[in-house]
Amino acid sequence: MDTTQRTDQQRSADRRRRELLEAADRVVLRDGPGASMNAIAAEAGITKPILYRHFGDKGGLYAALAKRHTDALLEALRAALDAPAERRERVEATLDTYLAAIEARPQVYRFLMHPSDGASPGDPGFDVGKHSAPLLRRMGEELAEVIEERVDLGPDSQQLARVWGHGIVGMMHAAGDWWLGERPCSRAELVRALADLLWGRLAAAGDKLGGPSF
Amino acid sequence: MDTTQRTDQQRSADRRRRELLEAADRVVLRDGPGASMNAIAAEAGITKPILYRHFGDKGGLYAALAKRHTDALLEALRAALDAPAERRERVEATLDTYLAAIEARPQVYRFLMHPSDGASPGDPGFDVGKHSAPLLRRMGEELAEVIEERVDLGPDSQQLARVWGHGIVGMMHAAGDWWLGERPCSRAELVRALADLLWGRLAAAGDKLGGPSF
DNA sequence: ATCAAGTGTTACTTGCGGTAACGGTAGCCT
DNA sequence: AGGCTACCGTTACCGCAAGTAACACTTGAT
Repeated sequence: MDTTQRTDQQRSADRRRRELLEAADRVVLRDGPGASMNAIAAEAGITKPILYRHFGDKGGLYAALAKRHTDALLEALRAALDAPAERRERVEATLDTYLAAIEARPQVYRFLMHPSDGASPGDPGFDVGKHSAPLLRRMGEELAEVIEERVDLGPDSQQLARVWGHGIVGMMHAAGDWWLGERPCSRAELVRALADLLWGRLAAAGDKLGGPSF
Repeated sequence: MDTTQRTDQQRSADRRRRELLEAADRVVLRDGPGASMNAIAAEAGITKPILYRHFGDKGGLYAALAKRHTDALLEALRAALDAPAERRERVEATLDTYLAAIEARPQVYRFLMHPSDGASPGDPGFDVGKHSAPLLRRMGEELAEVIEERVDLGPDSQQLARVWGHGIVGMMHAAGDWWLGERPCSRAELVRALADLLWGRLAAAGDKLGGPSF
C-alpha cells in the first residue's frame, strides 16, 4: 500500500535523522560550535549533501540539535518547579536543577548559550560574539563592587555581593532584551517591576555608610 | 628628533584608527554584525589589508568597536549608580539608564549582545547562535506562567509575572554562567545566595491558592 | 640621490556553506 | 523479464569571506 510504504520510509528517515543528530552531537561537543558540516558528515560516515537534505541548512541542524537539549532541560525544570513543596523550596530546587545541568554538561551548555566560542584556537574560526560576555561580566563585577562597598551584608559579604552583582545584571539584561523585542509595557513600568522584584533582602539590609534602616 | 617623529606618526595612526572605527560603526550598525571586512573597508574608502594592519583580525576590530560602546555605557551606569540618593532611587535610576540606552540605540545593543543576528535575511549569512535566545525566552515564559498561576500579585499580575519570569531566568543564567567560569563557591552556596536575593516581595506575597496573607 | 618607513593597492590562498549533476539500488507495475 | 519511480549517496563545483603576500607610491631625514 501507499501509506504503509510511506510510513516505512518515513520511519527509516526518522531513524537516520536521529543517527545524524547523534553524530552531530558528538562532533559539536568535541569540536565546539564551530564544527564544520564536513566534519559532522564525516563523523556520521557520509557526506555533506545528505545533511542538507535532512536539515536544510546549518541553522536547521543546529536548531534540531538545540531542541533536543533544551527540551530535556525544560522538562527537568518543570518537574522541579511543579513539585509539591513550599515556594522557597521549589525555587531552590529549580535553581539547583538548572545549575546542576550546566555543571554536568558544560559543553552542551556552551553550545546552547555561547555558540561563538570555538574549541580549537588555532583554527581561523569565528570569534564574532566574544563581546556580549565581557560586557555582562564587567557590569556584574562593577555592580558587585558597589554593592559590597555600600551595603552591609554581614559575613561572606564579598561572595554574596559578587553573586548578586552578576545575578542582578543578568536580570536586567534578560528583562531588557525581552522588553526590547515585545514592548509589552512602558520603560517606567518595567523599571518599577524589576525594582519591586529586587526589593527583598536587599531592602531589608542596612546601609554600611548611612544610618541603619533594618 | 626620534621621539617627536614617532609621536607625530602615532597621532596620525590614532586618528586614522578612530576614523576607521567610525566607518566600521556605520557599516555594522547598518548591515548588522555580519558585515564583511570588504564592506567596512569600502565604507572607509580603503581596502582590506589596512584594516588588518590596524586591528589584526576581525575579532580585534569588533573588540575595539565593542569597547567604545561598552565604555560609554558603563560610564553612564556608574554615574547613575553613584548618585547621592536613596538606594532604591539609585537602583531605579541605574535600571532606567540601562534600558534607556538599549532603547535609544537598539542597533548598538544588538551588535553587543546578539552578534549573530544578521541584518539582510536574503544573505546566506550566519545564523549560528539563534539558540540561546530561544532557550532563555522559553524558560522565561514558562516561569512567568507558573508565577502567574501560583502567586497572588494583585492587579497587573500578568505583566508583572512576565517581567519577573524573564528577569529571574536572566538572573539564573548570568549567575550560572559566571559561576561556571570561575567556580567561586559551591553550588549549594550559589543557590542559597540567589534565593536570598529573590526573597523580597516574592516572599511577602501570599499564595493564590492558599490563604490570603494580610 | 638615497634610504627607511608608512600608506595603499592588486591578486592570491584557504576554507566553509551550499548546490547541481550524476550513479547506484530497492521495490512496484504491467 | 524489463522499465519506472524514488530514495541514498557520491564527486565536483560555485560563491563568498577571512586573511596574506608582494608590489607600488608618497614623504621626510641624511
